[in-house]
Amino acid sequence: MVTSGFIHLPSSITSLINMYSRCNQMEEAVLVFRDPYHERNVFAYNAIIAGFVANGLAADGFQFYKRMRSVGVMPDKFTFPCVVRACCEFMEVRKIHGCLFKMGLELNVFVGSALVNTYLKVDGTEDAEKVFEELPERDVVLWNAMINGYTKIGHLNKAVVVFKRMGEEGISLSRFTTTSILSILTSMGDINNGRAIHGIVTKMGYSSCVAVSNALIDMYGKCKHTEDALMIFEMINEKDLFSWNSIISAHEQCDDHDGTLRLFGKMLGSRVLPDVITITAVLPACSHLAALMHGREIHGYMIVNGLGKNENGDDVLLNNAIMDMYAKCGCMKNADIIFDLMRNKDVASWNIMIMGYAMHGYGTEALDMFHRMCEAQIKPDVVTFVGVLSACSHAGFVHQGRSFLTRMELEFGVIPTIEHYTCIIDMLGRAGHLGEAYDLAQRIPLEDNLILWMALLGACRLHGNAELGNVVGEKITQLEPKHCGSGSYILMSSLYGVVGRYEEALEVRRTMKEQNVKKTPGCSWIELKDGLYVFSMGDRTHHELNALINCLCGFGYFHDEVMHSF
DNA sequence: TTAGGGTTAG
Repeated sequence: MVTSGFIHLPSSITSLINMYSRCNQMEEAVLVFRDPYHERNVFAYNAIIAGFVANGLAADGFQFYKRMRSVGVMPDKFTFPCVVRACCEFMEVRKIHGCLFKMGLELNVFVGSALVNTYLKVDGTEDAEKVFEELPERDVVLWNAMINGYTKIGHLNKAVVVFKRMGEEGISLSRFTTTSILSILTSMGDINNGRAIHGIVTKMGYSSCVAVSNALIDMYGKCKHTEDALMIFEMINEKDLFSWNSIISAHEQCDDHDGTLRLFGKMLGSRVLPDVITITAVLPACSHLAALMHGREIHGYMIVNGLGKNENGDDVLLNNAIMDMYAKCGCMKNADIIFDLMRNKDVASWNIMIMGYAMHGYGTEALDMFHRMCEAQIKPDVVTFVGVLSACSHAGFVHQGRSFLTRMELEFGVIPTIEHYTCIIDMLGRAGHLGEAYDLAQRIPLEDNLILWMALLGACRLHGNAELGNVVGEKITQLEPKHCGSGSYILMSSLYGVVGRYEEALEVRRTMKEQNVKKTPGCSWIELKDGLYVFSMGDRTHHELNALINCLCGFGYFHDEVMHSF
């Protein structure tokens, strides 16, 4: 570097190329490289190749390597690690590997790590293993390359074997090793070894590294230990996008939807901006809580920041998540607009629409969507038929429902699961075909399922059939004798009440008391400007409760049981 | 003067 008054300017062509590369200005870097007053020696070639590879333009980097060879500039041990990384086909790496042998560079550990990395990427596992075993000196980067390479191609067990061997050979772990192994243990759901790595990380002083903390948050989150995840998150000084996304996902994966939205709000107040991953993690929370206002805000954020598009056109996953949010919140109009605007749709996009219409009782629209899906040559899957059958159930399309149950296997090759049978039982039961529903429930060629029998018990209550209700209730007790939830007791007691058998209704309540079965209180919620309020039966905690009750009564907002409690 | 490795969704 030379000092020119008050700024420092790079003094050589390589320094200039490096500077432009680091600023992602490859066009400028090429201009410097082509400057006729400078010699294009091995240093200059190494710098330009490294620049392209580092900026994700491997093919361009490879072209410069070819030019280098054609003009007779000899590559050296600094050229090859980049060139090897730039290869994207097996035969290309093989060819370069051949050159390395000719030049006596095949045992260089830097080149070796790049070879291991690339061979594993291009389906050359055996070659990667051979390179690894034959290297006389194996440093921590090389071990990490092997572990990561195996992980990326899904060979998690092999990655763990390498990690164990690393310990046996006395290689000290780097922070890179710990993040990788944590990610592997997370995929395997191995919380015990994960905790052990957490201990090692703390001992080695890696806790201050944000990437290591993020990997720990992800592990604890995915293993449903949200409190541990939160503790690590709070300890990070400079939280980055990974930190926020990991902690938000951790809460959503544990169905803590309130927590998800609370953290998202905090994130908006930080200097880190949400991205597509944040949005896809937060939207299901809005769907579950029917928090339409938050969902709309997120949709707005997505539009303003152009997040709905990626290099392939529409970001299908994100658009599906937005559509699902609107559908679950009952806004089928908005879901439909997004659906129509999406140029790329997948089977999930169709399923979301069918499910949404079915959930809100629009049976005709759901089936119409199904027919459009078939016309568009999209193959329906297991989820599609849950939507279709649930549409038939909610709309009372008994004849069509029966027909779909047969057709789904014969015509579309989708074998009915317990969810499909539950829809059919529910449909027959609601429509009053209790005998047929019971016969079918007994004949189902799958393991007995509590929800299915509960659906039938619900139908018995609806139609006041205490005789069949008794039989079904007995079946439910057999299925879950000890852990019988409160739901079936409540249904049974309510059923006796409906048919005027009050003594038996009281008897069921007495049994519940004896067995200490508690009823989960009925609850409802309402979204106001300052947040989401959940009301349980008998709950009088909200500070503007009376005003709220007056306001909401007119809209029929509350669940019956909550209304009775006021 | 220059080189190789890590964490988040679905």
